[in-house]
Amino acid sequence: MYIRSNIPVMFPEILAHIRRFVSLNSEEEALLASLLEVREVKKKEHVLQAGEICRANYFVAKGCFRLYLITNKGAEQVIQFGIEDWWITDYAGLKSGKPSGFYVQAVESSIVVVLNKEAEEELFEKIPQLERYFRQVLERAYSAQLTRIHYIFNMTGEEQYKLINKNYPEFVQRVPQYMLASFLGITPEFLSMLRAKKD
Amino acid sequence: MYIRSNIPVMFPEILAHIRRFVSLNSEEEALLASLLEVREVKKKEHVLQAGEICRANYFVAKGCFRLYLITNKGAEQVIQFGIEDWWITDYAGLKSGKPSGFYVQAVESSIVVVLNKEAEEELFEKIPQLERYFRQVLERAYSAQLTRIHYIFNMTGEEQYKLINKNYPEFVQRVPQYMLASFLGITPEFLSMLRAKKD
DNA sequence: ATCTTTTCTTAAACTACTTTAAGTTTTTTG
DNA sequence: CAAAAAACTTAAAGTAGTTTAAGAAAAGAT
Repeated sequence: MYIRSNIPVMFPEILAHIRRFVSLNSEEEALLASLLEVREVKKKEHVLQAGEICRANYFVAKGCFRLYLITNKGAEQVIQFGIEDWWITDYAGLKSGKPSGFYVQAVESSIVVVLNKEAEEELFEKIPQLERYFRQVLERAYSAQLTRIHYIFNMTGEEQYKLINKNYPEFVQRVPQYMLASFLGITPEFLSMLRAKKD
Repeated sequence: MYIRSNIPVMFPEILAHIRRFVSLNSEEEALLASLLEVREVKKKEHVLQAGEICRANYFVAKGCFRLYLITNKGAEQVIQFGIEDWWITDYAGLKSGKPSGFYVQAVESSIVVVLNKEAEEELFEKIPQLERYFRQVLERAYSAQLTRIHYIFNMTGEEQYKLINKNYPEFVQRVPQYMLASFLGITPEFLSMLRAKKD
């Protein structure tokens, strides 16, 4: 479902984010606008399913997404959440063109800005500053993953839950507990027990 | 220790790597060469220590590095290894300019190509194609971390060890066992036990 | 508004891994 | 090449988490 009429309404978010890193002139911003699509995604709707070819990168203008996979034991494993101002996609699948192993799903009803693979290439050719923007976005995303690996190895599930609860209390309330448990690498039963202890 | 005389000898590695992603003309390659430094780093020598300001990104031309930190319990935690053709640094520290929490150390005697922060900015201004190169390098690095998080959560230590041993047998032989154990998130004692079971 | 589905809770039995401690082997250094 | 330091091994006791199973509460659908 594409809501073209809403494009002018939703663009401020992504433009504001890009301006935090690079400066575009009005021609460049117009070109960008012409090649992006704004899309409403209902709760539980997928923008990518395992087995499909990943065709786009998604900027979360409003709402919340999760990137997850189905393990060989049949369980859902949440690898990553994406909230407002985050890009979310299967980068490896997007680049390789091979069927993805991931699902990208709206956790709540959301609005995303869709950057298709072909549009991306055109934009990178015509607006080299966007390479700079994404380089910086990826530097942050990569650093965040290294920090996360540090937490996974050096904090118990309880410590990690307390930390995320302290630093992002709104976020903890926003996603179902079983998804948060999966993201933290613990069972929902164990997370439930942790919450019962003291909250 | 800067070995300027060796620059022509070591440059093929990094140029070959850059050419896998973008095309530079000979002027651009010359500018690049003038702003990079080739450096020999002895085993156990650090190119970054916790508390210092991170000033460069390091391309491993030959050898092996590890990025690690000291946990609040006083133990070394290996977050990342970097072998030939990988860039390794504390990206967050490099960008923020704040004292780093990480150590970057040569696991074996190595040769790195040093890209200083100031040189990086100059190169990005004069050779926008390098933004594209690093964007793609970071896409891969970020994807690799997401895959790693998937493995951490869905495989036992034993399964992860078997996998890395099967896919990268030379690498497993190359680094001390206690560093590999730390990277896998298990104790050296437990890894030793796994190896004894069947090898 | 009620029925169905999804999400959350509780608790007991179980396991992958840690901790501690001591000894052995390998590598490095003068 | 001898001494010291670094890396690896073994094993027993302990723990942070899982698994299973069943029921309760909350949310979504008609």
